Amino acid sequence: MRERLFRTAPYTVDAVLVTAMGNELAILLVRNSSERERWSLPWRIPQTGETLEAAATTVAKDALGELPTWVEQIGAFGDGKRHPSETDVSVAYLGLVPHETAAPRAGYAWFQAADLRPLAPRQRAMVEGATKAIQSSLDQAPIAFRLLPPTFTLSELQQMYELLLDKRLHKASFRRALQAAWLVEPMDEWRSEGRGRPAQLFRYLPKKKRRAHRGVRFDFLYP
Amino acid sequence: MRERLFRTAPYTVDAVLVTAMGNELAILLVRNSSERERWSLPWRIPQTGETLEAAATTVAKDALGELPTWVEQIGAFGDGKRHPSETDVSVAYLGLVPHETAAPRAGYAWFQAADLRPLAPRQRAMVEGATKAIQSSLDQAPIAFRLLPPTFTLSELQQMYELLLDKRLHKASFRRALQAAWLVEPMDEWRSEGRGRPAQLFRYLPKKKRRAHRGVRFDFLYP
DNA sequence: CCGAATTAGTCACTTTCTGCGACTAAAGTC
DNA sequence: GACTTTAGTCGCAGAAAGTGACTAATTCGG
Repeated sequence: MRERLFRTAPYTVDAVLVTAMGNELAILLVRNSSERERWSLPWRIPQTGETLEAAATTVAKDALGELPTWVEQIGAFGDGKRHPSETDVSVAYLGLVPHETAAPRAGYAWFQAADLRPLAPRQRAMVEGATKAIQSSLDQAPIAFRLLPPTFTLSELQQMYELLLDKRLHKASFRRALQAAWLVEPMDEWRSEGRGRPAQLFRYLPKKKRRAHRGVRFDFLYP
Repeated sequence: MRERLFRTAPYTVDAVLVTAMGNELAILLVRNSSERERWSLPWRIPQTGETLEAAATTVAKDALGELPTWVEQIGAFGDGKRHPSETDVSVAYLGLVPHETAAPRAGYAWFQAADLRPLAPRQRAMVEGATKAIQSSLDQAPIAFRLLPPTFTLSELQQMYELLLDKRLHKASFRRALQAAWLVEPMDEWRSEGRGRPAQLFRYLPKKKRRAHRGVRFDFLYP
């Protein structure tokens, strides 16, 4: 391969940092330094030797001061769409952050998915990719737990699932499935949240591979 | 952002082309032009203006003379692992090809997944990513159909699923699930394959979004 | 102090889905 | 024509999921 010189930086790493705010998902944006009314996803050009994932966590740390509880690559985006940087391609990462620990630094702010600021086309595609990734790996990975504090009530957990699935769930069925999966462990603590009966606190209980050995489901989404 | 010059090409696009050969999946490799005993995944540095996916389909067309029936991005790979190119990052694409139409050009050959040639670390990671992608989107996307010719018998379809899932399926259950999903359409043709009763031919019947409205399943794989 | 309201947690019933064996059907083989 | 081989279906038993109604523990407003 002949060596050439390239004018643009090789690529950027962009982070779609997601938290649950109120009853919606929210995404972290950073205010553009030149045009003050423009916002964008936080991004960075990796240093030489820096891995992609390390670049993504650095972006997150610069924005929030904390590491996300879950980091996952969404993919590479390019295809001619505009980006704040001049690069052809950006690698997008999804980062999950529990809302309690997610105080944005100056210049950064959470925007609920419904009233997001206009983004450059490539970053818009990344946000869509991130929400799709959340939906599709929701029952493959402990997404919901990574958006909650380490201990939580089952009602909180159910609300989180309802938010992520955008669907109401039946309490008894939800708990039955939860029990069958051995996913949570009860603590010896209860929390009284104003009105009704106090709720027991639980924590996520990571488990050894218990592969669900089911038949085919054919839950196709695409044409 | 200050403009700089970069010594390496921005990135490569690599293709993991997969077909079903005999009772196993096979992956297409290309013989290295300098070291004749080395093989690698086919790859390419995109031209300016060429989209990532276009680069991937071009790689496939150069290798097989035909377009894959399914193309899907797996992700960006880098993280310091070695690659035939000198780039820091490669974007990997999965391409599915029915075995009937998949005659490799000179220099290319199919290798069953079991006896794959040794690959550069980054490409090895891509192959793993591809097999994971196949497994995980098997009931989200018509993967199996894209590895079969346009018309097929239900036994062939079942065998394809058994190959992909690496698990035996029960005939009646398989067909019941298939029927419930309205995924295939019977043709007015039968095919006699030597011995037993002739089998009816079917074709894939893409459907309008019939979202599976199920509850949560918690089929977690990870710890 | 008591009853209504509120939230947590469980139970039991019904419906649906799945695993599976056994059956019928249509070909080839000897 | 009996036997083998592959295709395709039926129907039951047990498991899983959907659902409403129930009990439990607390606050609030009198």
